[in-house]
Amino acid sequence: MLNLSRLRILHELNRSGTLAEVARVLNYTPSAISQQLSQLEREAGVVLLEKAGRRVRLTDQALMLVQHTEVILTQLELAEAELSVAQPQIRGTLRVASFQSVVLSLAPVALSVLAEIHPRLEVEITQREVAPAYDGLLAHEFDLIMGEEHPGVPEPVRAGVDRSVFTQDAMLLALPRQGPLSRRPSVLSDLADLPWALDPPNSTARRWADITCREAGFEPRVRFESPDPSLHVHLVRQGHAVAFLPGLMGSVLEGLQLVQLPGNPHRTLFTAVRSGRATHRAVEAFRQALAEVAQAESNLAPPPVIELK
Amino acid sequence: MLNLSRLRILHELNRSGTLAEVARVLNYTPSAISQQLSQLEREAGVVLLEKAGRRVRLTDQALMLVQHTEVILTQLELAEAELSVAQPQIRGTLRVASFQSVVLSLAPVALSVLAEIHPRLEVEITQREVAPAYDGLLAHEFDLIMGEEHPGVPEPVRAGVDRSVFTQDAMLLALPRQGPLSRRPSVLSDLADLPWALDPPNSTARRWADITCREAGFEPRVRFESPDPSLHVHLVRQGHAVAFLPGLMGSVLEGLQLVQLPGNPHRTLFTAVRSGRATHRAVEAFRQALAEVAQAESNLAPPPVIELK
DNA sequence: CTAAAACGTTAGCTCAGCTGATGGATGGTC
DNA sequence: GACCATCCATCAGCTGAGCTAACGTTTTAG
Repeated sequence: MLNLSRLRILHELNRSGTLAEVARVLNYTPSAISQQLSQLEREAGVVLLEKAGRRVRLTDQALMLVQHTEVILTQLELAEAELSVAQPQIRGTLRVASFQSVVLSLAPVALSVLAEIHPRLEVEITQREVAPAYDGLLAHEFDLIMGEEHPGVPEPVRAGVDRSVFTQDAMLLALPRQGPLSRRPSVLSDLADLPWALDPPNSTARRWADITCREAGFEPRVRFESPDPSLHVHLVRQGHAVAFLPGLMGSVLEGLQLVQLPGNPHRTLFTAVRSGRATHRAVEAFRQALAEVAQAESNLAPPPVIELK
Repeated sequence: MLNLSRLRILHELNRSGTLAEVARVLNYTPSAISQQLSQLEREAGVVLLEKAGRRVRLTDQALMLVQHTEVILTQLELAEAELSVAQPQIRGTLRVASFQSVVLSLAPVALSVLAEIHPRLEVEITQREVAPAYDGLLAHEFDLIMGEEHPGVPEPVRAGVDRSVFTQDAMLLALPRQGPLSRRPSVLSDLADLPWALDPPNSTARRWADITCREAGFEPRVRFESPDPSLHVHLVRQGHAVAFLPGLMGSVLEGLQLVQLPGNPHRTLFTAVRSGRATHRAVEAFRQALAEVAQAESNLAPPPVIELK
């Protein structure tokens, strides 16, 4: 009978591409991975790996095994989810990946709420941007990840993943209160000549920002590029740039001039789990806590004074 | 993540009923089984077993896990079957259970044929009657089992099992050539007063024998009761009884008076595997060899001289 | 009431599978 | 085209998961 933990290694190799990467993700040394795969190959009786330069390529038979392994792992997670329903209290460890703005705002509050209701549930938060978080989710590195989607920039939905939106978060324009960048714009193009703090290219946030400016009739002049929204906040506050910032950052935005964008665009915040886990009580509890906290937070947020046309 | 080998133990416990029996089937000591189940219970976080007298009872959660395990084990066997198609030659070990008459006749010939074509395939034959063979099949003790079905006594088809008929085998009446039991009957009831060698009650062969005699208008007088057809042959040859014997026994029947029964009834011989294994090349090869040997054998068999009405 | 059978626990051993070191092959960089 | 980082394979050696054996307790059959 084939050994499941070896099959899991093969499964992960199919995603990662190199033994070294598999070892990193599964917390082993490359040597252990290599030995386990050799053993699997011996047991299977067919060639599973072929050298391809300094990497390895999975053969058709190996890919077939990966398919079957996928089914088996999902079935195991279904069993675990069903078990969790029968457990007297929610317990265990939930490994979560989140991008920065949520780690800064909602995540810690949600954790406090959860700790109150479910003292036996441990939550571990790792900061990771959306794309690598997805990889980690499929590699079983995380149990749940956070994602964001901006208007006009849809995230592709991946197979075997259960997505659930927990809030809509207003995207605002932030300007300094003082200094040469301080203005009261009436349309967005009033800011066409100002320096911006924006996310790095290829991020969904940046693509949305580019589209938004382009629709207003200008290309933003990028002075600062960083995926870190708290850095953006700092730069705006110091009068070095203007920026798009999510309303969810809440009190961190105090002291900034906040402006509502035309059409009041929102980013969509969602959580994602492997589909087998969707009914796991720990997952359900975390999702609910997050939704509650997001609701409370958006009720608190002071509305921006200025509205753009 | 739940451990598959522990789940397999739980799965087998659901069939066997006692830890001791599981240990016997899986070739462990009861202590090992007990320890593994405790460990599984700890990992699952719910109660899986309850004491019920000196046995144990599976809880609802345990039964749920057994269901999931069933799916996983089938998926693994599907993977193995698919692998076997890619293997350059058929290899490995096929564990087979068969009832006596086939072990005496077809099985050894089929083994020789197989050994010729597939030198790397090892076949292990265990003698076991149909009902316990089915148990062993589901317990993964065997990969393939033989079964028989007599006219009017259908075997219930079990779930998750793939059945395939490999031959129809004529049921004959056997009498001694000499002695007081030697006769030339024209109808079956001519033998109503003779002593019989029959299978034990509750066996499908015996039920068929009872029905057959009853239709001929008499209850057989049972002098010898044994599941062993070669014993029946011996008893007939020595003039101690008459018996129903399968034509497949071939040359072993020489020296007996063989009589064709009215309507020329046949028993159906079939093989059965767990459904995931049905397309495994070793299974296919064995089934084909068996069908070929059965074909050859039935061509060889001398037809009985006398026919009953 | 005794014997047999079943489950549980503990102590101790064994081997599967891990780490770490070494070496050869490959591909990007200057 | 030389250099160096990176990747995979192999080997020696160690460690802990999981096994056996022995013993105790509970339950059922006769």
